[in-house]
Amino acid sequence: MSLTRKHYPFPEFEPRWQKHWLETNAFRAANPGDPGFDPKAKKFYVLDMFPYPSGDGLHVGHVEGYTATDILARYHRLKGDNVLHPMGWDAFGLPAEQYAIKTGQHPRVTTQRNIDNFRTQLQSIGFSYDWSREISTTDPDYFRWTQWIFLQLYGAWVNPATNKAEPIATYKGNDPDSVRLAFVSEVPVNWCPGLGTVLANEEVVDGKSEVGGFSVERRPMRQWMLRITAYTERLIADLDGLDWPDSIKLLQRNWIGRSEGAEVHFGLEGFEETVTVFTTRPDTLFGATYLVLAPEHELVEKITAATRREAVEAYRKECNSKSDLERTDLAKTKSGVPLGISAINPVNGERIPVWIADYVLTGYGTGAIMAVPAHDERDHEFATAFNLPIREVVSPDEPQSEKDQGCFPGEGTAINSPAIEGLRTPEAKHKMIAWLEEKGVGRGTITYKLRDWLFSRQRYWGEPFPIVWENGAHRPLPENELPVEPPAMEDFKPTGTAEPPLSKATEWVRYSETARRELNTMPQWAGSCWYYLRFCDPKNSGRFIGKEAEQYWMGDAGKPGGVDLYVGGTEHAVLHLLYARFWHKVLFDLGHLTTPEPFQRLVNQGLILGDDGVKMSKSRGNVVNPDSVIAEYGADSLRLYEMFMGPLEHGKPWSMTGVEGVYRFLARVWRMAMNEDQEGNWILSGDLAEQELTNTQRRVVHATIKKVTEDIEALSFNTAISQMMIFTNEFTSAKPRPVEALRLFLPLLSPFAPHLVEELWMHLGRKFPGFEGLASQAKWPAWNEEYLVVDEISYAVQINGKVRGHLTAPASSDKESVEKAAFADPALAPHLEGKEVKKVIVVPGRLVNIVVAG
RNA sequence: GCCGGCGUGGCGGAAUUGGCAGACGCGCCGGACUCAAAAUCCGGUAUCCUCUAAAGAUGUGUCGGUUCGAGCCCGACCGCCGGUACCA
Repeated sequence: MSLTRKHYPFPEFEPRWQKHWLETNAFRAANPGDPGFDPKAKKFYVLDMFPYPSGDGLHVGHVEGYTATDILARYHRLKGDNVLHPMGWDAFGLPAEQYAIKTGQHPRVTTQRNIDNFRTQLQSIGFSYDWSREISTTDPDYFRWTQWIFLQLYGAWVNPATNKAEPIATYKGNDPDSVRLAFVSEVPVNWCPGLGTVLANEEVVDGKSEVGGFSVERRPMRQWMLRITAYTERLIADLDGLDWPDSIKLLQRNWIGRSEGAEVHFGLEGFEETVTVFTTRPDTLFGATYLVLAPEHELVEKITAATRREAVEAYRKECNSKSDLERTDLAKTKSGVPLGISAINPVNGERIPVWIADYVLTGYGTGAIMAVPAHDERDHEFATAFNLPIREVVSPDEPQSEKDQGCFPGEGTAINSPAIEGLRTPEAKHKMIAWLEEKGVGRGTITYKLRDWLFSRQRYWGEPFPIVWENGAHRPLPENELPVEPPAMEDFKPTGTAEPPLSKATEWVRYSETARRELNTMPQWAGSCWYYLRFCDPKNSGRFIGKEAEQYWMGDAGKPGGVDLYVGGTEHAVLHLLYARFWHKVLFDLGHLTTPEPFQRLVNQGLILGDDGVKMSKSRGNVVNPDSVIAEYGADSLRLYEMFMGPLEHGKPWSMTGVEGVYRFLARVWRMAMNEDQEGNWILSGDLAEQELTNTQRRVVHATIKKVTEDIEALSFNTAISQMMIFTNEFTSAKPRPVEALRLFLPLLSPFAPHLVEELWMHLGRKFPGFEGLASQAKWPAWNEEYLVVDEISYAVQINGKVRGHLTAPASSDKESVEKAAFADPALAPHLEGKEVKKVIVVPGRLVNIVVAG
């Protein structure tokens, strides 16, 4: 294949057009106030998840999403919209630093090299980005504003009265540091010795680091945190107004993990203190037969009976030394020890034992539970293992199956519960909460799985915090000292201790005689939390985004989200997409943004698998390199194939013969306009003529315009391409071939195969009118419904739902005449003989169904 | 375990959202062109029965239901993929 000559000269014209588009700024988007800005044009902001420029280069998975957005961008431009379609680099982060440490090269050098490589690759696919807006998160002109946004978080709190972020000055309490949205906390963190840094919960998978797969342990450390938990309610509620896949919304809701329930205070025999537990089932309080605290619970030390001290200490130590991984592995077998004291159940005064067990987590709820083994599977398992009493207080509506005997976690009717006897579970919950609040022994409350966001890393290759420390207190740097650039360092390896690598830059650390710089850096997510804003106004040196640019590109009447279409992988469902929403809301509250959400419409592209049907990986050797596909079949074929494979959202396997299929299609399109002369040069085909379309041809052309237009809007690219193939099949044999067909067809194809269309447009323009300028800047054609109507319609004739014959009737026929025609068909006679016709159904334009009996 | 998604020819996938299942592409078979091949063009291609054709029967993971009519709606189940995991 690679040895034979190409079916059309893409190796010559694809790079030529890429260069031309670049040199003429063909895809520059105009901001309000810019020359050439058209205030009447609709804005369309279509965004890709910008890549991390890894050393491996571009993957066919990148190409899939980027082609989809490029088609939308090019389509909207042809429709006359003002399109913002930018690209940039998410270039801070662990892999660059790990690679730098391994090779001894500075991350700034390797990062720049990778960026250059990515840019070249993207340009070789013909994506219509506005390259004048290119940004990198590692550029000081960019991260200056990342640091500025951090200062906004630092200088703000969420006022419970308004449920909005406000400047910290409006806080009237005496400890502003306890309410700031960016705050310092001594917290048990995920420390990864292999990477020499802490990780967010989201970055730990199965007790190992998501990057590198090193083991992770828990240890308390002083860290910067962002108070994302102040936004839980709004992060859930505002999902409703977004055009996102339901599955992603659900993923975010589950991640935030809102549960309604109650806090209940249990007295402790012999102590002043009470233990507060959280439960979603206050209606089962009468069934609580013991209490369990997390091993790390702060009361344990104080309340443990002297006789139990040794055993309790041993158990706590054991839990502490277990890594997260072990705890996960051992999740199935319950362990725990009793503290040797009793708690008092506030609803009935009953004395119940208090245990510690590691199935109760310290970070969720209150770190203590009341155990109701009859109605909670975990409690049931624990009670069975340790022979604790089980008391049924909810009666199921239907008898339970054998295997569920003894534990019923569902809703039913309260029994053995004096205060709520006979009530249905929901009412029982309400009444119980009211009772608790009245007696002052508890209250209704809501808890969330979502924790505050651990925001500091002990690494070199990230944004330094704009913070200094003096006398043990932190304070922000003034805005005019931004950006805080990382020091130039030769040795930026982790120190091996919890001390960040920046500590080695002693000069830099020393801010003044008495003040020292913060040594942590921000996580990779920081830069990607707001890049979509910077694209609107990337060169602004006075503000993170100009007001007018923000209102134009990010504002839209009636919709909460600013970006019109955002395409990327599903792996960011709960990380980037939640973090970015949070920052956006803070900036919105503080009056810097006009809409409360960043991304209005979100689409997740599916995974492209290897031709063996499994995920592409180097070790499997099934990785497809986009560069080699371009070399063999051209960029247009690569684009078209990835769109033709199947629905954008689905995972699908790669097939090289499939690439050849679309390549052949493009060659057919080429030969509709071009012929090879005796010397082997491509010249305009002599079959082309200015000539009226036949009725059939006109119908195919307009059906294609309609289908392609509607399918692009629906992101159903594979079916749009089939329709274009149908068009080509109709016209390849047409001689003479009406030029009008190409005039209408080529703009439809140009978002998919822009190089080929640009080239044909140029050649046709040398002989025929209507091909002026660039195809990329032509006009999207409109279809005419009148041309789509057919004179005669074919009807299927069914008897009892089985097709027994066909008939054609004029399109204008009414039901009666179609029915009459059906009965006139002699082919039906044998099926109707001796039967009684019960009913006749005529579906206009489709079929006739005769229902018979006998 | 829980949550979500998906099961259609040899393969990737279509199907106006309840109306002729298999569009389009790949692959395969046959033909034209050619000394021959490649490329290109034309035709065929769900399965079974049949020399062939006509005709017929079967067919969208399985079983059942609703309906004149089900790939699509309802119930139960099976399989695959993704997420998540002691969250009280």
